[in-house]
Amino acid sequence: MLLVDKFSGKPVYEQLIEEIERGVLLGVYPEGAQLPSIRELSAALSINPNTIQKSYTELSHRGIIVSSPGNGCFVSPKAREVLRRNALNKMEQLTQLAHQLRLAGVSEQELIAAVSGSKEETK
Amino acid sequence: MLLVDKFSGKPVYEQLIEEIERGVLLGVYPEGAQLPSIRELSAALSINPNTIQKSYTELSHRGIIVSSPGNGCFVSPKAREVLRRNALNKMEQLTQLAHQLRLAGVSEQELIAAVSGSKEETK
DNA sequence: ATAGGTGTACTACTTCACATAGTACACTCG
DNA sequence: CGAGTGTACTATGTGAAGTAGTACACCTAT
Repeated sequence: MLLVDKFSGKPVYEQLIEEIERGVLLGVYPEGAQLPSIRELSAALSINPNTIQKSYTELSHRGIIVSSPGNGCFVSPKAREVLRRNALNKMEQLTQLAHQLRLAGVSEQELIAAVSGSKEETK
Repeated sequence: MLLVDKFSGKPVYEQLIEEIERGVLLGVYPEGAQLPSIRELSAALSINPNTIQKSYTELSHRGIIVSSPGNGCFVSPKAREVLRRNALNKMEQLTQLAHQLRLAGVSEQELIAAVSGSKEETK
């Protein structure tokens, strides 16, 4: 399920964070569900355990997951709520990007079309 | 006019590229206009000449500017056209970001609103 | 109690991008 | 010629990212 591209230029630990957050939103990882262990993921993805740990630590700080030493890592009960709140910050990015595009001559209709045509989901 | 923030985390040479591209789109640097020399910018912004050169080289590769050894750097006649073409690539980013936000529970109306409210220009 | 699996912490090392520093060369124009 | 321009090159310092290895503490079965 979880996939990372070592050569995408994007840090692996960030990719992992986004993948898991997306999985939570999509329901692949329901709230309360147990995530794959650090060593398990490390072996499956051929990635150093420390890199996985870095992702999990960050997710824990964000309140997306809860780690229980000796047990495992689980999706936080508030995960979806936290993610929804974070979405508001990304709205600024969206607006800023729209600014740039309008400056480059993209019409408002084209922008709206690009934002509206959200049909593909799990690609 | 041109400003960079050394502590923004974003590479200085990238900031410079974006600033100049924005200046071209805004008409601050019309096509054919001469850009500040590398040494001049270096002194004005307190940035190493090599960093400026890196930005100019990249802009040259993109077809935004044309450099004439001994004369200076000038905005390419095709600059705006190139920038408009590049904008199409950013449309994908916009769509992808919209996907994420919709996944997080943002309504289509909110997305459209964020994209439409493009009033501030030169902030 | 033991064993195996779990998360956590720490140090050390390599690699690479970014930025700086300094120098040198070739070109153009007045 | 001389001043200003773009270009090229090497060297250095800094920090992030990732790898590697080890050690510890915890939980839960058996």
